[in-house]
Amino acid sequence: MPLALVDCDSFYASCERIFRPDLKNKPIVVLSNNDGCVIARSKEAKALGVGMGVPWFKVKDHYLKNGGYAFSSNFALYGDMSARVMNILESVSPSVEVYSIDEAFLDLDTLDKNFNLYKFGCHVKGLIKQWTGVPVRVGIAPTKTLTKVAIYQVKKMNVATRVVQLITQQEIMKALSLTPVGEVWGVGRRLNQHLQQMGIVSALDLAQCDPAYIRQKFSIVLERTVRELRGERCLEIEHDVAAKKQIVVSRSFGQRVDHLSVLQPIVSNFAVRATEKLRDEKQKCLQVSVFVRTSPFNDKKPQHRGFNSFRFPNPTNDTRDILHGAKIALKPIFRPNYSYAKAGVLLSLFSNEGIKQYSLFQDPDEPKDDSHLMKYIDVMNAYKTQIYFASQNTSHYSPVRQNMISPKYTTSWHEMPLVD
DNA sequence: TCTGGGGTCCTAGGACCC
DNA sequence: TCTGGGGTCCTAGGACCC
Repeated sequence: MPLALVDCDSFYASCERIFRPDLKNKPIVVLSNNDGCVIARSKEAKALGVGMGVPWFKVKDHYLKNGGYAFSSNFALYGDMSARVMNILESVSPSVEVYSIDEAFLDLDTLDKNFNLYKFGCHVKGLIKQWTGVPVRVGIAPTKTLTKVAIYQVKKMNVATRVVQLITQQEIMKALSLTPVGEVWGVGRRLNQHLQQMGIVSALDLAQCDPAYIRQKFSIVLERTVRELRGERCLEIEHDVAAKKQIVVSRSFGQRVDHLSVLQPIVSNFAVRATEKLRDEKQKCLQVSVFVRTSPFNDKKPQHRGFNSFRFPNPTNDTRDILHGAKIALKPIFRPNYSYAKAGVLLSLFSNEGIKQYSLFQDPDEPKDDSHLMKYIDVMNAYKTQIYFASQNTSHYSPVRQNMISPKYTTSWHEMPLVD
C-alpha cells in the first residue's frame, strides 16, 4: 500500500495571502532575514521572473513596478499555520510524519484496500483549504521518493486537482521519463552534474541503473534513491520526532563588523538563544563551536572564514558555561582588519538532561546544580526577554532591516485581524 | 633484524534537504 | 549599499584498544 506526500503550495507566500484576500492572484514574495534574498514566491511572482534565492535588491525595482508585493519573513505566522495543517492531517491519518514546515508524509497502509486513494487525496486537499486557507498538493505513490516525483508532476503539468497518483507501472514509468534527474529527491547540484556526464538525464535513466553499480560508483545514499524510484521502499515513515543532534543559531549582519568588541556581544546573543533551544530540547551539550565569515560576494576585500570549538569537562545547558566557552572559541578565529558579514554558534555532542556523568575529580556528593536558575530565567523570558546576560548586546540582536513584516494574525492578541 | 590483525569510536568535511 | 538559516546522513581516516 502506498504513501502520500502533502505539500503546501508556495507555503510562506500562501500564508501571507490568507488574511489579505485583496492579494488574491497577486505576485507575493517573502524575504529572508534582513530582507536579504527571496525565499518564497507565489506563482504570479515566479511568472514575473523572480528566481528562488535571488538577492532582493537585484529584483526589487522591476518586481515592485509590476505590481508585486513583498513581505519580510513572519515565522510566528508560518509556524502556526503549519501546525493547523498538520493537525488536520493527523485527524485523517493515524500515521503522519511531519517532514518540514510545509510537508508531511502519510502512511496509507491502514486505509481500506478498496478505498479510492485519489479521492482521499482530493478530500484532504479540500479540507485543508477550507479549514485553513492553505492550498496543498498531494502525491500518492509506493515510496517517499516517488511521492516527490508525483508532486513534481502536479507542479510541472499544472494538474487541476493538485493530486497525482503513481500506482501502476505505466504511471510510474511515464512520470519518471518526464522528470529530469536533477529534480529527483536526493540528487543535488553536484550529483546532477556527475550523472549528466554519464548520460543519465531523466529519473527513468537513474531508475534503470544497477543499484550495486550506483553504490560502488557513488554511495549507499544514491543506491537507496535508485531502489526507491523502482518502487522498493527504503525510507520508512518516521513516527517519533528524533532528538536533535546539533543546534545552530546564526545570522548575517545588517552592517559589516570589524571589531571584536562589537562581534563578541553578538556571538553572546547567539549563544544565549542556542542554549535556550538546548534546554527546550531537554538536552545538554559537551561542545560549543563558533564560526565567523566575511562576505563571499565581496571579492574585492580579503576573505576569511573561521571555525573553532570549545569542549566542556561535563555536559551542560547552563547559559553561563556556554557563554564562557563561546568567548574562548571566538578569540583565536577573529582577525582584525576583516569585515565580517556573518557569525554563528553551534552546540553539539548532546546527552540527555537527566543523565549525570561525573568527572573523575568531581565530588558526586556536592554536585553543582543550579538548573533551577536557568529554568526561572526561561520562564521569565518566555514571552519577552527581560533578563539579559552582561556579555550580550541588546541592540544587535534583531535584524537591521525587516520593514515589511505582516501582523502575527494568529498568535498575538494585539495583531488579530478585525472585522468591522 | 624482524614490528599483526581486527576492531571500535570519534570527528571533520562533503553532499543533500527544506 | 544590499546576497538566509537550520538541519541530516555518510564516509574516510585518525586515535585507541586488545
